[in-house]
Amino acid sequence: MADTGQGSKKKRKTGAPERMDIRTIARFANVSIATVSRTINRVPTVNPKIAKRVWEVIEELDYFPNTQARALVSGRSWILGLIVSEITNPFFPELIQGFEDIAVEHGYEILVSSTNHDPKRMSHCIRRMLERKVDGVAVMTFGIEAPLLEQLAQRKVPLVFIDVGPDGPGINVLKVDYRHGIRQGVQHLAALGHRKIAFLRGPMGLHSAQSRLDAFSESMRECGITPDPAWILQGEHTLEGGMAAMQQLLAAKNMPTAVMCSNDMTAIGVLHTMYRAGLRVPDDLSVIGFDNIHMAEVTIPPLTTVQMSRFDLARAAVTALRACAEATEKPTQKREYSIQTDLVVRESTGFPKGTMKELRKKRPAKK
Amino acid sequence: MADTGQGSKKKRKTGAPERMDIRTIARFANVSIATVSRTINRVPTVNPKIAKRVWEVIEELDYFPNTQARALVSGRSWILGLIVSEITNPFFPELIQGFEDIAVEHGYEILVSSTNHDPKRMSHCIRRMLERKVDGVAVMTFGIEAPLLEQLAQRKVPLVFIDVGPDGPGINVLKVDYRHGIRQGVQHLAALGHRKIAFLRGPMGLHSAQSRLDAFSESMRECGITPDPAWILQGEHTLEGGMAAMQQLLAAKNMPTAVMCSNDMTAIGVLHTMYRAGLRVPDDLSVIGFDNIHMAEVTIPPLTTVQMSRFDLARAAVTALRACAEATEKPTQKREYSIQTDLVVRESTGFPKGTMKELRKKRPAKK
DNA sequence: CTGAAAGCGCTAACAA
DNA sequence: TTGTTAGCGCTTTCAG
Repeated sequence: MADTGQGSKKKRKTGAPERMDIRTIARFANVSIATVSRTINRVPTVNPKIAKRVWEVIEELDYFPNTQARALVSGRSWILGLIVSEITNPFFPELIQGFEDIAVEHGYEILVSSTNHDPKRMSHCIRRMLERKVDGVAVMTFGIEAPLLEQLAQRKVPLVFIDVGPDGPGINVLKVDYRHGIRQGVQHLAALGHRKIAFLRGPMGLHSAQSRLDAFSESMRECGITPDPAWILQGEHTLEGGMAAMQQLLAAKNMPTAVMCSNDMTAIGVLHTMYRAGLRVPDDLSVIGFDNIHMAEVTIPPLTTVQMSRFDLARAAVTALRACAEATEKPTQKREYSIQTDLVVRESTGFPKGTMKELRKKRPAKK
Repeated sequence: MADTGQGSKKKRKTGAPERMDIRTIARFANVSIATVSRTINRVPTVNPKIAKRVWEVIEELDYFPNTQARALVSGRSWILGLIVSEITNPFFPELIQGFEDIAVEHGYEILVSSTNHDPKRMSHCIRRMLERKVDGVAVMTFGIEAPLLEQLAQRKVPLVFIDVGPDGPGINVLKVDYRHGIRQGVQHLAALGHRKIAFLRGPMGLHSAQSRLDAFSESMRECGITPDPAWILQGEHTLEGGMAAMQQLLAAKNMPTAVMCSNDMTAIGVLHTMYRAGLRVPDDLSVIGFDNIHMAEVTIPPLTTVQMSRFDLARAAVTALRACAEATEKPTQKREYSIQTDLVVRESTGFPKGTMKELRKKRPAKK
């Protein structure tokens, strides 16, 4: 009777814990729902004494606001989307972890999707994110098709890409300096005496794969070596791709003395194929990877690879997205985010076979 | 004027694409919003002709319903939570992938969180899921602390656990038959002539880790071998844990001839430590893993391991959650979900050193 | 079979 | 500084 008239739709047992909403808090704290809302949102004009009382009730009743309602009215979901190529490539979980940590730290939830390089899936992904009204999307696929991209851009969701992306308001691009790490890799190889260096590239059409290859070719020329097109093969960024490419190399008459891979998975595939062939790394072939996934420390032998910080990548992505999402009108001047790469030398690289054999480094038996 | 009276809050330029909501669709299709809603939700009583018209308008305008609003009123978010221990252990991404695929297939979005075995994180995770009003949570951590669990259970969210969990309505447990695969592993080892078999267990307190160890001990006894407590070490389910444990084993006077690991990461750590020590697998030590992650195919040597299907796990989890979430009142009789495990023999296992040397299998040089 | 209208829980004007 | 109130976009009785 004294009820405000809201439908007592369900049972209403005595003492039964009633619907936990902002109204309940308001009633218990003897204030209006507006005040509760303001308290929760830390609007500074709330009387501290009252705020304290409200917080106490909130604690007491273990209340938390309904995200859906909040999102509905405010237009912000506090969800950030993250699209990756393949969650099963260890590079990405490490990235996702960082992204989650940083996003959560700032009050966001994340929606992760793996496209497996399938445009259909990618499209579906984007659609799902749009439906969930994400406040921004990080497209960490190292490449994306133009049409899909438009699908996103047109809805004017803040976006962040790696390497390349269209220009526009709310669109950010994280520039990765592949050159630095890859050049170090090539120079490292050259310094050891390698001239016959193959490159196992990533998928065609992937922008980052192309960038890595370009960085390789250029670095080679810097070192006075002309890259041989016959030694540029498809590694597909997968274990299987690496194995297949290495088999091709093995089958050819002219073998390189070193191979650089577009990512660590490919390199691990190479290592395995060498093992299968009864050949030794680095004695018979030097191998360099790219990414420096955790596993690279324990491959046999441990992998020399180019490190790209997933944490930096994650942080830059979240930062960029937040900057857009939380921008107060002003189209903040676009910040440049740049990610460094660096060579990590382990034990999969050595002198080319037959040369300077006398100098060949003895590997210590124990760590 | 003829307007329904809704605030024309913002600009209203002629021809400017107006707010895309259910009302717009209703207007274009000349029906009420209720009819549009029914059409979208495929309520069978809608006149097919009208439905068709509505769908056309929807297509035309590329409309999709606002998930937040829908969730707010219906009380269902169509989001499933997935809590895993460590996303950086390759077992989990493979699981997540399956979970995502199956969930999306049924119209759900997923919220993944990685706890890193940290109870604080786990608690925070659960809180976040509750706040987002998930329709169910799959706790795939292979172990969980009781208090946290209550936090979830009390909110009566449908839950699914692995191995063990509290009893209650809406709480499901996926039973994994560790015994089968592990017994096969022990028998395989025993058949090769091993009697000195170590076990590298997972984290203390992790229920599944205990189950795996129990299965091991029991299988050993079945084979007439008494497991030696000195050979049961902590592998922690990590690369580093595996390496450390193996080093301990190496330092001890009495070496086992084989070691079973509680997961593949541990086994890979073992492989690496053996390599570091200049010892060979399986010649000097046989190694068996658990999980059969993709990478296990390309370790050096390829890992003999116990396979547990992440896909089955994922499917069972989603199925169980859906059954609860979509249950129409009736507390559906609890279904039993059971997951099989099986040994996959590769090349990390062989005859124990010194015995039956003459029989030692020649490994083919090529695949 | 269809439409009108009452909210879902919350935020944000606008008043007081 | 606080309260009142009008929606956010949708589902769902309840009439027609």
